[in-house]
Amino acid sequence: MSTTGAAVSRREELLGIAARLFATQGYTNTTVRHIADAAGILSGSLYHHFDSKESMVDEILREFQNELFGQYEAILASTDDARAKLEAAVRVSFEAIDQHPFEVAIFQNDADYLGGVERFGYLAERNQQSREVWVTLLREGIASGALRPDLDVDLTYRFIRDTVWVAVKWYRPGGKLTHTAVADQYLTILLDGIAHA
Amino acid sequence: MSTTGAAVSRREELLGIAARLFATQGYTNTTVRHIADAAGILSGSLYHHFDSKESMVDEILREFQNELFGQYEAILASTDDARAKLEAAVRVSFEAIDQHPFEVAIFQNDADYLGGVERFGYLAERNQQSREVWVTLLREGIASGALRPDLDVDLTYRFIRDTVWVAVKWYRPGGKLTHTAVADQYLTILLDGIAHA
DNA sequence: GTCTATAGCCCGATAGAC
DNA sequence: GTCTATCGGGCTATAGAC
Repeated sequence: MSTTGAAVSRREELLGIAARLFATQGYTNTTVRHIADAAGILSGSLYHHFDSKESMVDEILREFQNELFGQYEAILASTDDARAKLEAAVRVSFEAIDQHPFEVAIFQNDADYLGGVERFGYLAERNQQSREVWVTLLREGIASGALRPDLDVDLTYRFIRDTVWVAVKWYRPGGKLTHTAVADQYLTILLDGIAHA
Repeated sequence: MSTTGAAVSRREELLGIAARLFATQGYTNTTVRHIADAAGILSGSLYHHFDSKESMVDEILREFQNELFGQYEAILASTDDARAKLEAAVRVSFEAIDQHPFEVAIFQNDADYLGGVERFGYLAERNQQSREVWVTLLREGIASGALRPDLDVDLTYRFIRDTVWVAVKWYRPGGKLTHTAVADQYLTILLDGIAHA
């Protein structure tokens, strides 16, 4: 099986193993020996594929964030009405939890720690970008009359952000509850609260 | 100044320093040397006051949880109507974030890890107890007609739990926003969503 | 691409002096 | 109650054989 075959490359396979361990045990709690053990090799052999443990989590987070923010930008640029855009952003987020649960969990649990390391400065930028996406959607919603005019935009932004992403702690891909069903239920609670009466 | 004087005991002082570091840097990322440095002593000296690092976090979490669940039980036992009880539980939770932000943060960030250690088995019990508190309040609310009858109780429980506790990530005691103001705003969003129309 | 072997450092915890 | 000194071990990362 060549490296360009149907199977993912060894590099990606190792990144997948690392992502699972980082997500379930935390970045600092996961040692390179844990990763190597799970891959069936010795820890030193990992350094044939990656510079460092930091490089591994860097690659994992960067790819995921690029994909996610591409989706947010597409929603912002669409011609849907304000409420549809807000709903779409919520649905895209739950979809991300479904399809990339490890990456979301790592970001939720370890972004604070990693943000203190220089090479991960982009995490703070992404955080700010995320705030702009949601605040823009909320302001559009208020301006269009779809959302209550007395909303505290900043508090509501944090409410939505936290509510959506924290679901990664209990949502299990492939379980009885689909990510679209979760999004439906969350939107019902959320919008009957913030939608104009 | 004796150990029974107005000032807190050295033991409590050290626990406070440890709680702050555990909360802001994570339990495993915080070393006994960090704690000792912050206290102005050497790491070995900590073991005059505590058996181990585990004992420190154990004492921190146990005290806090005993206090918090005492408050929940009082609310459950009260004669207020269902909606008032639900509101009271939310307010008590935000008050806990205000008055014990480190303890809440440690529980939120490190309970999963600590739960795997035998002596912290009570954390899982508290988790189950918390679920029972909220589910009871939600069922009472539905039965009394205060809440929408079509609510998914389990999903709504997770929604409330996550929404309330995750605020510890951004709420700052002593800041412009008081914990009662945050509770007001959260209850407005939450109840206009789940209260019967 | 993996293994053998190890460097250099930090970890939690201990024993005994003061 | 704190310090001095240290043990045994786990950590990330490296060098070179195969």
